[in-house]
Amino acid sequence: MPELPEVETVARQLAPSVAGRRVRGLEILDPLLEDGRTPQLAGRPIASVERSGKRVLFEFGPARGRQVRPLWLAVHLRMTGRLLWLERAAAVPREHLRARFRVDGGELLFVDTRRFGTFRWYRTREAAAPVGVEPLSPELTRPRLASLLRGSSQEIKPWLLRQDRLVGLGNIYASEILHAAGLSPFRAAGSLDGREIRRLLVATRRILTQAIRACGTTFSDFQDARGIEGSYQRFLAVYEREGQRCRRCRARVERVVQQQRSTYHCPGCQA
DNA sequence: ACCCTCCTGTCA
DNA sequence: TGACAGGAGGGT
Repeated sequence: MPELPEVETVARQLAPSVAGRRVRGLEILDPLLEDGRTPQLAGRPIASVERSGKRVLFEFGPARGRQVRPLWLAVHLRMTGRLLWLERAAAVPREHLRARFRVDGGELLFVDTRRFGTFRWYRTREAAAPVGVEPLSPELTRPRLASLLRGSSQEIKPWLLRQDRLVGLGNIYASEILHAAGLSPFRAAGSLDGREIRRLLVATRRILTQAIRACGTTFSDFQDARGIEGSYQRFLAVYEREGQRCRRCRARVERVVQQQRSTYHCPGCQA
């Protein structure tokens, strides 16, 4: 569940369940998750859970008595990572379990089939902040987007996947946003005019907002312990719709490969 | 700015 | 067997 709407969904579902609970311990079962500075967590409360870019950001408060500084953990789910909150007594799925937080009243599990997920620890929120701009923040104005795009000869679809410009977009929503904006994925990012940039901005906000409302996109039929399952797949206009007719202009949706990743677009209405 | 790679699983 | 999968860091 890896793009902005899916990560937002995870953070929103997790926060009320775990915020305020005290951590008893952390077991890292997959050495790939060690970033060399895995700290002692025992006794620290989970102060907050939020989304930052495509990562779930956990804030751990100070433990009673000892450490006074808070601690931040950014969990990147990458392709197949999941964070599962299980109340005590729930059956624990062992398959692909990569890390386990023992928490008062339950367990927070990190499950990740492909093992691409990452943990990164930070001492401050600022250090944990991503470089790119949050697409739904008021910071992303049209002039700001224009300045991000300016001078880039990169094709707009791969440009949207860069996390050092905008954060949170991935392969599904990049294609969906360009379709909603009526923009060809092959356009050079820096070649968009003012009206096109406006369309891109409006489409970005609209698609992401709708996808968050739908709790994201879920392809697998996997049901996790909290029943998090998105429904945005119902609204996909081009992604994984190769050969089907465009809902807007009836042309057939095409799949092409850009930088070794699939791009779906409608050659009829994406100029 | 682009290609490869990391890892595991599923599907044709 | 090979292509592909919601991602991105490292190397050229």
